Amino acid sequence: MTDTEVLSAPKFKPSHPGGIFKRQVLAENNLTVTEAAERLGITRKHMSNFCNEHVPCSVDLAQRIAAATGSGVAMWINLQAKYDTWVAEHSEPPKVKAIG
Amino acid sequence: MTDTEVLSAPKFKPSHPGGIFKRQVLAENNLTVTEAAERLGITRKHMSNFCNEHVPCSVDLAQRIAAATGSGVAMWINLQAKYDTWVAEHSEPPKVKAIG
DNA sequence: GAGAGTGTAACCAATTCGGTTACACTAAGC
DNA sequence: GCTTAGTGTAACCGAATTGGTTACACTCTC
Repeated sequence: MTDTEVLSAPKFKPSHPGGIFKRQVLAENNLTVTEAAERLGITRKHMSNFCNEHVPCSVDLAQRIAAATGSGVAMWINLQAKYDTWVAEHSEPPKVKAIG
Repeated sequence: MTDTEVLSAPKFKPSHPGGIFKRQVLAENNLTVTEAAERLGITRKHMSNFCNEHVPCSVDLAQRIAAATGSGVAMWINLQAKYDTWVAEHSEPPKVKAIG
């Protein structure tokens, strides 16, 4: 994945970081949700909610995933930022008065 | 600013989005904190805290700034992500068990 | 001195993050 | 069949955070 891919506004809704974690980390390492939760030091419930895309990837969670997998914190924070950006761009813009 | 600049982990602490907003938006448009707060539909206190880097740029705030200035939501979300990444990388890593 | 703009503290409501506990479901093993 | 591991998810809860309201003191500039 290139920098541009991470940053640009995609045409389709980008994957939730949880879905990516599930497919790329859990599946590749034959890890269960329960086992991954223990490794990261979070509850099974929270891991389940994350993998099923019900909760966002917090900075704390990004740090834990990065520390356990050796990937960069930036990757997970940026995935979440990309996701947030898409949601923001596809929601009702707030009422504001123009600047500039 | 290129994509790479936004994404890469900088050697020095990246600017807080509030500081950038203050310098790039307020200063350039000769706007007061009070006036900018009214335009964006937030309180003067919150705008002051943001400009003085005491509160992060929430997705909601990013949307408001983007809507008022015509800049992209992505810019502000990414600035905050970059800031968060730097802080995360320069803080104590959480205790986890390795995966993979 | 009067007024506008500012930083910030105290206080508060609503929301969110993450944990605990519990329940029902599935799939795999004996 | 029964048991066990793993799972999704609901109810509940505490701590933290977001953002607003009000108020006060400070610095400018007329």
